[in-house]
Amino acid sequence: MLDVRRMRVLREVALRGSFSAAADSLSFTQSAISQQIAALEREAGVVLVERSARGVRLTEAGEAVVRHADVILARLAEAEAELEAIAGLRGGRLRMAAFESAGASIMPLAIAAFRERHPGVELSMIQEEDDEAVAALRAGDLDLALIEGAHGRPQTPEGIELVHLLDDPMYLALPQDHPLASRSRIRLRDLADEAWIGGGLDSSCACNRLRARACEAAGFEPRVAFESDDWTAIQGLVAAGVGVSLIAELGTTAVRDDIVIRDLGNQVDDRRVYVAVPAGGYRSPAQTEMVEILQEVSRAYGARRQPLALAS
Amino acid sequence: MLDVRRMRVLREVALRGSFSAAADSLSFTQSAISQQIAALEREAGVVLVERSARGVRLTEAGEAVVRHADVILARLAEAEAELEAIAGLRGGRLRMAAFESAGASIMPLAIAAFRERHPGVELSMIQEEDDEAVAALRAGDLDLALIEGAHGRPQTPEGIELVHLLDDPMYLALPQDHPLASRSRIRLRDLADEAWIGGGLDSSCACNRLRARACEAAGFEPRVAFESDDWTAIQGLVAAGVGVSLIAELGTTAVRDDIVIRDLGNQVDDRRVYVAVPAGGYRSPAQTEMVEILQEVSRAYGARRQPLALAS
DNA sequence: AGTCTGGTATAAGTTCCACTCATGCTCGAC
DNA sequence: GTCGAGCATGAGTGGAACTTATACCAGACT
Repeated sequence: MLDVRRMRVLREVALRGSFSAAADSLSFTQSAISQQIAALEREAGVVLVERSARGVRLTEAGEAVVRHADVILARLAEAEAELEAIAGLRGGRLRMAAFESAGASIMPLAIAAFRERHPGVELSMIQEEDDEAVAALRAGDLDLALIEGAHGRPQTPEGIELVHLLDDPMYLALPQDHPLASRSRIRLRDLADEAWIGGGLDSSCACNRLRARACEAAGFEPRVAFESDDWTAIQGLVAAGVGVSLIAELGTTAVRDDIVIRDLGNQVDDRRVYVAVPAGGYRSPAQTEMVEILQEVSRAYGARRQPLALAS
Repeated sequence: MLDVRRMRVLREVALRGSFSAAADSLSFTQSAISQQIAALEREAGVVLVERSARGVRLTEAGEAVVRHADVILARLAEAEAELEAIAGLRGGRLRMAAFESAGASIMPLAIAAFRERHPGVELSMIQEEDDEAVAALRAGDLDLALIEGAHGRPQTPEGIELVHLLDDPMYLALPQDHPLASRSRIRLRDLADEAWIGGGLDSSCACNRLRARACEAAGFEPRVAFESDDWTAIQGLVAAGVGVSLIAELGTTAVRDDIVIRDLGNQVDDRRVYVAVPAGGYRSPAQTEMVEILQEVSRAYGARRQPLALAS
């Protein structure tokens, strides 16, 4: 097979018109050029250069090789440029996933910040709950995912690395005209007879485990009247009086007028939010940068958490 | 700059899924692969492969490199195929020139024979007289040319190599109703008072030098009444009674009905026909082959030279 | 938990390639 | 004829690349 380095030498010879001139231009000795061309001709099995006392001239075969060399070397330069773009965050892509409420809250902020700093990187995000996201990360179909977990135990999945972003407090959502809506402080056990809205225990959504744990601590088992994992649907169901629900703060980016949100204090554990990347030590520049930005955004998000906490 | 051999290794790694498998497939040791990839990553300045206990997976940068490697290696294979085609006379080109009468006689035969044997080679021919053809050969704009010379002296031009093809006898062309047309044997000196048609002495066409030499030997200086180097024009002028002319046998592929062609025996030297290629030892496969075929065709052409010689 | 297996990394040694240096050779120009 | 520009070639050296041997790591199986 033809050696590309030697093809480059031939190209320089063609350009300069002699071995000696090519040698000068490439900072080699004339001898090296002569040997390289001889070796290339051996590889090619054809004479590529017609030697004469006054420099050299390419044969038809030599011209063919140079023609291909031009294309190949250009492509090589392109490859290098692309690598440099990826390394310098001026190119490449980052495929992300987030669970619903994160996709509507901190992810848009992070994406905006990332795009501002590195407009060349192609960002994409899909909505995907924890289990699917983890599987996609493992399969290499995703580069980064936001996932949630119940308070306390990080329960890191196999082959995945988690970085904690923030603790997301769980609030109570009531219909506006609910008797407890006007109370200044609500005890969970007062809700023992209520119908609840949310996912089943087998749902991957951590909120359901948090609800179960909290109710158990309050001494009752909640009756789930309707199963849904979609915050906007849940708000609608609460407003319609189907039941009450726990709702994470990240899910309250838009709250309907006809429901009220109440803080339950430490009666319910926080949901924990993590960013997950494939384990294994290596992180792409884009991954590293996005984890960083997510941490920034999360800090800022936690810092301005006031209104609801006071409204409890 | 990225090393293409290493890119090929990376491609194999991507294809096989592990360093070990790639090593087997490329007949190297696993160690060599590991070192090559490490070196490639050093060149690239980016991690290209995510290592794990269960084989490896490419990073985004690695995938980019493989993408480029595919193109480059394909192009390399193309280059090799093209070289092989040129060497095997299944490709390439041959740019030729011939003087007028050769372009109408032996060249078409040679071209037909060449194309039959090597249909892949792109043949081209232009009409060009000796001096221009030699210059084009030297400049590399032509690969091969037919040129003519007066009898005897080969007068090889600088930087050109000549191969003799055939000796082309010169005949006399007379108007059909010329008094000498019916004579069985014509002596040149009987034509001392005729008007002659042909080129001047400064014309590159050898016929004119041959005419001058022959007439001088016959004891007179021919009066050139009209200058032309074009055989069909000359035939027309002879037919119209403007004068008489010498005409080479190669120029008699088509003879008008209203003129007669007569053999002058050894009163006029033969024109010599050569094939010329650039000197310097190297000849492309196509050049070598075409010289060979021209020799064949010329031999065959000389062998069937009978009709006019007998008609003298 | 221990071991086995399939994988990668790395140190050391060897072979081979590519380059330099020195020299010879060719051919065209003055 | 001599000179100069240019290519070829032999000898020697340094470095790259491959092999061998070994360490190491993680998952799978017992």
